[in-house]
Amino acid sequence: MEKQERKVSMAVVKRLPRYYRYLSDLLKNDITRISSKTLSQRMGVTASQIRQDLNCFGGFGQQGYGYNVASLYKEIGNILGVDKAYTTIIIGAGNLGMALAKHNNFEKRGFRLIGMFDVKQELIGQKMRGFEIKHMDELPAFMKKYRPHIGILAVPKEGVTVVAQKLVELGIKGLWNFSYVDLRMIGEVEVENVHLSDSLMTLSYKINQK
Amino acid sequence: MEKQERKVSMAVVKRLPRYYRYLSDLLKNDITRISSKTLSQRMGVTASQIRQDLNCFGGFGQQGYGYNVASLYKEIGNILGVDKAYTTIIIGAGNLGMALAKHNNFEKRGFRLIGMFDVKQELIGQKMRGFEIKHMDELPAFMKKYRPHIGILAVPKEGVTVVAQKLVELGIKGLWNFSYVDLRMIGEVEVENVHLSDSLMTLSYKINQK
DNA sequence: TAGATTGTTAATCGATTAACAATC
DNA sequence: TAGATTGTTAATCGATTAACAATC
Repeated sequence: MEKQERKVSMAVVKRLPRYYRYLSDLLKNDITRISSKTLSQRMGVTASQIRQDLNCFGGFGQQGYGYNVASLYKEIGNILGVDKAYTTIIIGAGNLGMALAKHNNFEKRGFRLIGMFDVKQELIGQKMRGFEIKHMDELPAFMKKYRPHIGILAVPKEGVTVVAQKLVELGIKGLWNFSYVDLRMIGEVEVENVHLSDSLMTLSYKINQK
Repeated sequence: MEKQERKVSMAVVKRLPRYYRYLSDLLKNDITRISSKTLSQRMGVTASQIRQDLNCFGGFGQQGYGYNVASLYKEIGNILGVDKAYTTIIIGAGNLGMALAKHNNFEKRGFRLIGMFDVKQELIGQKMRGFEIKHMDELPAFMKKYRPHIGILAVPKEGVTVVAQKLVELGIKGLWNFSYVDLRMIGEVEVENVHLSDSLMTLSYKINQK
């Protein structure tokens, strides 16, 4: 896990979750070792790329043998911070917010939802995964008490900048933004924008060009 | 709109929806013309990149003037296929499927949801945007009658390959896949995979590396 | 030991940025 | 016309792939 003198490029980082997923599948199928070549065939990438990518973080393999699936899985998990058990809160209990809350894939990947906030009175108090949806007014006290790491933004785009700013002031570490605006925060917070419409339009482009 | 002898790279294509969005904002603010330089500052990219990107599709600008916002917006929309009014169906009426169905941003971008399918009896017949959720058994007849362009896959990953295969056989043009599996279809269909967990883990990485 | 496969350096390819002549 | 800004070519930068010595 040691290494990484120079900054790892985002192109590499964005491939890590995919490796993690494939290793998880291998593990489920009781495969204990894998070579970069075999994995490359499964994933549809080059073996060279896999070795290059992994070597950004350390020499996880063994010459003549390949990689031990279980330990590589664990290493990548550590790099991604899965072991950190990051806690999340969702801002916005609309359709998307609710769907994200009920989705349990994230819990499986080590992220724990501990709070959900909205401003609509009819939503406040509603039960969700063992806690109640709270009003935004309670956010500061909640943040102080539980110090969640990640804020999931599922609010209309009009409100997102203000909410994001508030969360940053209250010490959030990362923002996962689903609002249709490019959040570009300054300072200590990390941001990942998810623009579903962009993805749909990319698909549309591909269909349209045929 | 003419041009494009050689294949446009995916890096460029994936930036088009973002241009489209910024142009939409400019339009709303009654800005009629914009130079690549001004736009580049707004978007946080280089002016050079904007000009290069747009010139993959044609010369939309005018020397000494810049770009006309309304017409560039329209051109990019055409390239993306917004004018085609592609129709969609959602497979899987779980939390995510429901949230996507109720989300109206996609309609705004020119995509019209015309059907929703599941296998769970308790969901069948439920009203959604003016139509009823149907059983998967009715899919072939529906496809034959309405010829939807895009299938939105919001089913558990175990079932997704079979469903995708069926949709392809029935003539779907594109698949927007939310299941946590890399769909790689052969043949005529275009696929766009959305892996929310991957995105969350990328955010986690960034937080973890600080 | 011989065979396999890594880690890593070097070569290639593609994408981004810079520069500038063309032109509105 | 002079100034602005494009479209496009050339230069740079970064990412991917190939090659191979190191080594299990």
